[in-house]
Amino acid sequence: MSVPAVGKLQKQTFGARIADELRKAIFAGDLVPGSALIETALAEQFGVSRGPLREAIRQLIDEGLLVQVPFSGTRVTELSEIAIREIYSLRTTLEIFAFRLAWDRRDAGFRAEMLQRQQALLAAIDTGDEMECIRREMHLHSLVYEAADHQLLLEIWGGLKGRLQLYLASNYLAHGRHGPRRTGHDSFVAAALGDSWPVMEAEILQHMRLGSEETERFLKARKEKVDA
Amino acid sequence: MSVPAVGKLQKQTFGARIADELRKAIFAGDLVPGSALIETALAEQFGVSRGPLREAIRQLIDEGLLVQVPFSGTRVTELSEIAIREIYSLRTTLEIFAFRLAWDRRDAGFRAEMLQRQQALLAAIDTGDEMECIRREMHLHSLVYEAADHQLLLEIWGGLKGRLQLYLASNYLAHGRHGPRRTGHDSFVAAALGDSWPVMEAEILQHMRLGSEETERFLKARKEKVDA
DNA sequence: TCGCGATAGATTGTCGACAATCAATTAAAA
DNA sequence: TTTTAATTGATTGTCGACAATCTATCGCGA
Repeated sequence: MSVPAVGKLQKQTFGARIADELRKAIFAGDLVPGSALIETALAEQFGVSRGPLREAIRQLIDEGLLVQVPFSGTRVTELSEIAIREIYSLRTTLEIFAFRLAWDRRDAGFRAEMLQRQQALLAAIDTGDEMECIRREMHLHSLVYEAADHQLLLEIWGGLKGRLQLYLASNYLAHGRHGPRRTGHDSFVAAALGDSWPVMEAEILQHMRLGSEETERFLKARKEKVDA
Repeated sequence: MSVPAVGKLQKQTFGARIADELRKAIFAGDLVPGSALIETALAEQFGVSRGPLREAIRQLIDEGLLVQVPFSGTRVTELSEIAIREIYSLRTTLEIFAFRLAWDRRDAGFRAEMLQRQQALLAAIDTGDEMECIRREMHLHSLVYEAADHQLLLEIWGGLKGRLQLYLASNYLAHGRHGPRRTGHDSFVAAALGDSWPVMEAEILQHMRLGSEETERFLKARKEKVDA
């Protein structure tokens, strides 16, 4: 993603590449939550057979971006209020766990990388590109998971990140979600680079609570709009 | 699994059924960690085409039971000491989280179910069927995740459980792992049905520490045997 | 004898077509 | 009018064959 990673250029299968394309399409809003994916159409669109496409679909299912019922079809995962709450509650637990692992592992490289990702986020906020903001925000939070040196945790965060990004992106597309507050991430980064663990833990709890509440507000607004 | 679940009898695809068979084969030791799976052979063995079989393989990859490198092949996941440590550390975090969610939700049904699963485990210990013991132990610990009413957590526990079961089963097959200690689970159940949250939290930490240490001992023993 | 490149066999990735299943529509009956 | 059954169209599940790729073996040269 961000690291050059010399050995990165291994032979990639069609399915993996198509999965990337589909993921981008979902995050970009070309595929709105609830819409159905038809294999034949997508296969022709991507210029491949249904085999690789099916594999790509399977991969996105595991990432929680798609849901499938046998013999019926595949759809983009729908938003639900309890799902949001589950994501944020679990993310709170995991992010505290990640910070505990990474806490004594923070070095100059960690601090530099965190500041750089924060700068990238702030730059995106200035341009007003909301989608880029979401990506940068995810990227910023990813750092601690990468620094925790815990493969399994990183893998699970990947799944969570995908779901979260889907929700944030679709919420923005649906009702122009207001982007991440500048000050909110300032305090987060400050705590992450500081020396007080209790402050960091409190910051995570606060950060997650704000995110959860904000998202739930939009979901309720959408619900009322649908009911009306 | 344990609940009758009226609507459970939905049309099942070949891939899903084959995935179940493969999972059983792995847990039973018919497919030892590190061994390669050849698609054509397995497809013929199961009497299906390579399509559904590929889908089954993909599913087990997501569960962490298989690893695949493109154009090279698929193998049963190998054990590694750090992987074990990661599983136990993450499981500790998640199980504490699950208990916190389920703590005030425990009712008569919960207590009855837990006692029943404990009885089933004890019965399995008496028969000496180690594989059954492992399944029963997993089933016992699954209860709190089911009671937490958290879909995402339950899903992630499913993945963790699979990996854990793979490790326990292969360890037993490799060097006759000594089964779960009777007293260990007695104290676990007692704490889970008790009224003291600090006691429960300490019990989880202790339980995980014991399991982790025991497994690592066997891994080190195997390593020394291999080196010799 | 050791290292290196070509070759052969096996295995995976991909494709197009066919069969099974589902959802919506139409028509018939109560 | 409402409910139910049959039908049709579309979509997914499955299959067998072909092409791309890898791994191991063999032969050649140093």
